[in-house]
Amino acid sequence: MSATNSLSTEDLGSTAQRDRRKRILDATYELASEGGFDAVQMRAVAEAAEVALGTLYRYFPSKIHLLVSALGRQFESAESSLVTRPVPGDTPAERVIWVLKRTSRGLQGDPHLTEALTRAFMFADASVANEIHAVGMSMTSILTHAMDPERSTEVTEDDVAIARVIGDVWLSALVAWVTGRSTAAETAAHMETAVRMLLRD
Amino acid sequence: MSATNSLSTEDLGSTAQRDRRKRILDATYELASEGGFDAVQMRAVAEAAEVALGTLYRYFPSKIHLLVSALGRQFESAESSLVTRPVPGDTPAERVIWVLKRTSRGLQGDPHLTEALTRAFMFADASVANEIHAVGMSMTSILTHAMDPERSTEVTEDDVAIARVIGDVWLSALVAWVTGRSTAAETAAHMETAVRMLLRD
DNA sequence: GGACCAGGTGGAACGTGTTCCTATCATGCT
DNA sequence: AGCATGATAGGAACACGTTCCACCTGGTCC
Repeated sequence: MSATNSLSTEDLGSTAQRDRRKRILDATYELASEGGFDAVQMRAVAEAAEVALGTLYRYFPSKIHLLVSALGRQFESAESSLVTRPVPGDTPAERVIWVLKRTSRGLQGDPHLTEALTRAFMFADASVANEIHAVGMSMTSILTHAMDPERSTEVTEDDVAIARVIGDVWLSALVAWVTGRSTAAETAAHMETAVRMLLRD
Repeated sequence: MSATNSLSTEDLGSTAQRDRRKRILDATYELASEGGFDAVQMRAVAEAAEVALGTLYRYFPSKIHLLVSALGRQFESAESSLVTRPVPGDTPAERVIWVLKRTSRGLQGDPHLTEALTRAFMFADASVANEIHAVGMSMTSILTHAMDPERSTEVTEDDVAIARVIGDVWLSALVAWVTGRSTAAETAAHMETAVRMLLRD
């Protein structure tokens, strides 16, 4: 295990360690939610999680790893709540739009958190590839599920390609929204247009 | 003019000032090209451009403004060279793909520079909206021109929407490539797929 | 020529991410 | 129990973006 990776839950032997990891991610979440990216200061996280700064860095080798890991945890819970439930809508396009809107509404409800996590995601480099990949898989899985909730057929390459493009648009829109370059409404409209272009019924 | 904006060429009265601005952007370019985002250190830029640190900050209020402005200059020159020349390809999709490939090849030829500029673009917040908007316009203009070089008809809303989606995919691909999460070939293939889905002949 | 002043210089200082070091603590082995 | 070993605490130190300040310069107006 190289030093450029975050410690995952499986790597952690003792209960105390798993607990520390959780405390750290909770503190990150809390701080991000209150004040966004800038408020997630490593010293503050360490203090709030009641661990030493060195320990924090032992668990997460950088602020970016920390935030992306927190993002990953978010996505996993979003994924499980979206994939297990029926998605309303008669066509793939409508279902995907529904999922995106629902997700966006969730994100817009906590702008600081969203800003922090999106920034981290965009700033991540190759050393965060594992964490990023996990997020990408969640995203694709959420979208392909929305496209065909019954999964009557196998997921095709085309489905994945479409999901990826939608994911790209979604990310760009998120970045534009987070950085104050477009409003929530513009973002929503743009995504809807994109989805309809990609998923003509 | 608020302090949160970069000084543009028009704001600069004297030749000496325009010259300083140019020296700064040249130095930025040079450093970015050699060592990427991290190598563009404000002290280093100031020294290379032979201006004081305070002066640098007077011209560009932050490292991000500086890099995004440098990116803007790049895009303008790309735009003028791509828009004035005939674009090969028989269909919109082929022409767009040609333009994207050409541009990508240019970017891949200078990975550090690309990394620096992409990072900056992704990290920019609302205070950089002007600079970002300029880049977005260049991008859209390049793509709509490739879609219909003769411009027999007006640019429609649909054209712009498609161009924006392609721009989004392009940006995401660029981020993935720059951060080492995908190879140049994967990036190219993904963009080609996206363009063909969006611009079915 | 002299006074004025916007813009420039040089550099100190501050905040925050990151690294590093030493002492302390917990846990398993003999 | 005594000990070895790895993890944690606590905190100093460093790097770089950013801010600030005291002073200087080169035009402009009288």
